[in-house]
Amino acid sequence: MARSSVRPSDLELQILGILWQQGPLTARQVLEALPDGKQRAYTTVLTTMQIMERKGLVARRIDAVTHIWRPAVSRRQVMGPLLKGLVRNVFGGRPSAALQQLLAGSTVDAEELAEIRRLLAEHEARAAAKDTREEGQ
Amino acid sequence: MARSSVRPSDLELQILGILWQQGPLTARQVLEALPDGKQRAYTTVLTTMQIMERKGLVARRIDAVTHIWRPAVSRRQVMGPLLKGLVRNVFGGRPSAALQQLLAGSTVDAEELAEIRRLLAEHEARAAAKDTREEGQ
DNA sequence: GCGCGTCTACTAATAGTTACGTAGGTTCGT
DNA sequence: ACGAACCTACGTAACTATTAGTAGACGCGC
Repeated sequence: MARSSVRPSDLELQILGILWQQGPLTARQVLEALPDGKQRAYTTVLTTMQIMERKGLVARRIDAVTHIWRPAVSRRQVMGPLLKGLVRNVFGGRPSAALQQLLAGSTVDAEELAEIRRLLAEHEARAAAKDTREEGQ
Repeated sequence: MARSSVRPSDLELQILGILWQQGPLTARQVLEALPDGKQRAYTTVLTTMQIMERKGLVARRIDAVTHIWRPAVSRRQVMGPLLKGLVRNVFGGRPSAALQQLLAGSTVDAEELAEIRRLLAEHEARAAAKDTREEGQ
């Protein structure tokens, strides 16, 4: 069972990010995939993942000697509330302000832009459908 | 001078968020404006802000007895790298994936949607202008 | 001038995060 | 069977974040 309120720390978030993107991995593979380029001992990562297991953030399958780790919470489950909190606390409840920051800081190629437009249209369609339903009642 | 790399904690981010949105405030006003609804002692907030001052996150002007606090770093300065890091570590470098989460979690009214479209168009225009400049060389 | 309410400064306790060393087990080549 | 090279479990340590209590200063009303 997944926890209701989940607040991973920075390193924990990096580890979850790797597992979300690359699927089940060993602790060593996670260590090597850590994106911030910081030098760390193998045991640092292992210990952190053991703590994350206690918190219900990850789970493992034992494969002979080596253990294979996978996320135990979904990205939506974690990042949804996290981003929602940021929008509320830091951006005054205005997602557009967050998006502005997002666009300014990350590189957005044409493909990404197209995807963003698609998501926006989809979101608009859903909102319109909801309005219609409510009006109908 | 503002710090180069800034990593505020959760409560610190809430405090900065209030100061960014509402301008210079007293510690008590900040306490009352904290958005998460959690019960806290006045001194908790004051102590935290004193620590933030040491870190260069906020500054204060002394007005007789009461001190008036203001942010010492800009929202862009803090949230830019923070969101960039999230996009890179958690969303596989795809801002669209972050936006999807953003749209799903927060309420986006018509006005917000319009603003988002405007930002997107603006971003597109800037990218196009940049392309043109580079082609011209 | 005295007390009440408010303010700041300082101290401390607690819990969480990050870090890594050491011990002990397993596998594999020789 | 022995050692090298891997693995995990566990203990510990430093550091940070969060919390709040206590003490002392200030100003206002009476």
